Amino acid sequence: MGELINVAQERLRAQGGRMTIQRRLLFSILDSLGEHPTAEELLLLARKQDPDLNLSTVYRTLRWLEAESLVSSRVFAEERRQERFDAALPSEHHHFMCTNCKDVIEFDTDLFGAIKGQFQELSGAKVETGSIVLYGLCSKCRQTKNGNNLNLETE
Amino acid sequence: MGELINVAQERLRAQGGRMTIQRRLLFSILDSLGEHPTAEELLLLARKQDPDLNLSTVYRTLRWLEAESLVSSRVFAEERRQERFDAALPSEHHHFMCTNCKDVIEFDTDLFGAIKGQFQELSGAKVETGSIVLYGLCSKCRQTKNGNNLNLETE
DNA sequence: AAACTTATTGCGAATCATTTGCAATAATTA
DNA sequence: TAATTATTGCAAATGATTCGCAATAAGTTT
Ligand SMILES: [Mn+2]
Ligand SMILES: [Mn+2]
Ligand SMILES: [Zn+2]
Ligand SMILES: [Zn+2]
Repeated sequence: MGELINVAQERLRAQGGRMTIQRRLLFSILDSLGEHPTAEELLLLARKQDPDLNLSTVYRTLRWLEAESLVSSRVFAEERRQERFDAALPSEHHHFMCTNCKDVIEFDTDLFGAIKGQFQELSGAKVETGSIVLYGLCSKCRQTKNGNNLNLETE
Repeated sequence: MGELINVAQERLRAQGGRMTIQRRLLFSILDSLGEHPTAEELLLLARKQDPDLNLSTVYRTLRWLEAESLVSSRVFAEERRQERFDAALPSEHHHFMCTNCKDVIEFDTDLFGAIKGQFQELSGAKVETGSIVLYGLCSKCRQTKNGNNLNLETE
């Protein structure tokens, strides 16, 4: 934490950009938030401190961060097919999404390198990036034996 | 090949559905096509044989197949954030997309089970599905030493 | 084979997520 | 403090997918 804000500020300066109130706010939220918000969720969070913040600004800021490789985004298999943004500085990690409560859990694995290697061998391709996404029932939702919550997963 | 059409037809019948010209056409294209088309790409292919086919019908058919677990869909990291559909009967496999030519290559790995296992242990979650997506330069594009094609990947 | 029932289609309009143009505003620099 | 121009908020545009509905056609019954 505290990382993103500083790195971003440097880069901003380096390219003649300006550190606006909106950006500072968004940077700091992203930096401390351990989640994977959509643009709209981020907007809602940010509006608690800056009620006039606009969705366009959120998108513009996210896209800039993305171009700087300071956030990444992906589309999970949800009802609404919207991007979710990940503020983690490029530490490679993967994701699990609970199909019931939609919670996202991050995880790491040493086997990912092996998989990339395997595929490169076999195909002759050069793998640059990649990620794993798992779906299922998180431990919390497993205990709540598919009863009370909507969206029950039988089996 | 030939699989999807029959399975789909059975299911259709079983639920009082009708085997229309449009569906038969789409089923057969999906079945023989070894690719991962978007709804629109599929429409274009199908229109060669049925010029009046409508995009809505394509989507409706794809969604039905999806509900029947006869196709799956995912959003790759492309310019246009659109779903790509995979007709493969639920044989688990993973994907590589070339960032240069956008080609999708399928692959399988024995290590995926281990990863799921690892995560389940650690988190207490029950993993149901999941997939790996890799990005990089396919062997073809590697050879074309990032020169002629647009979208060059330096490094 | 014609009549009947109703699932499915094509079409246009709607919706959802994201982007863009532009005039007003604010961050930096001089 | 004034001057410069990057950035913002807003409204309209775009791209992908969905929806409502009247017309059509698949499967069924006569
Ligand atoms: Mn993450
Ligand atoms: Mn596939
Ligand atoms: Zn859960
Ligand atoms: Zn390629």
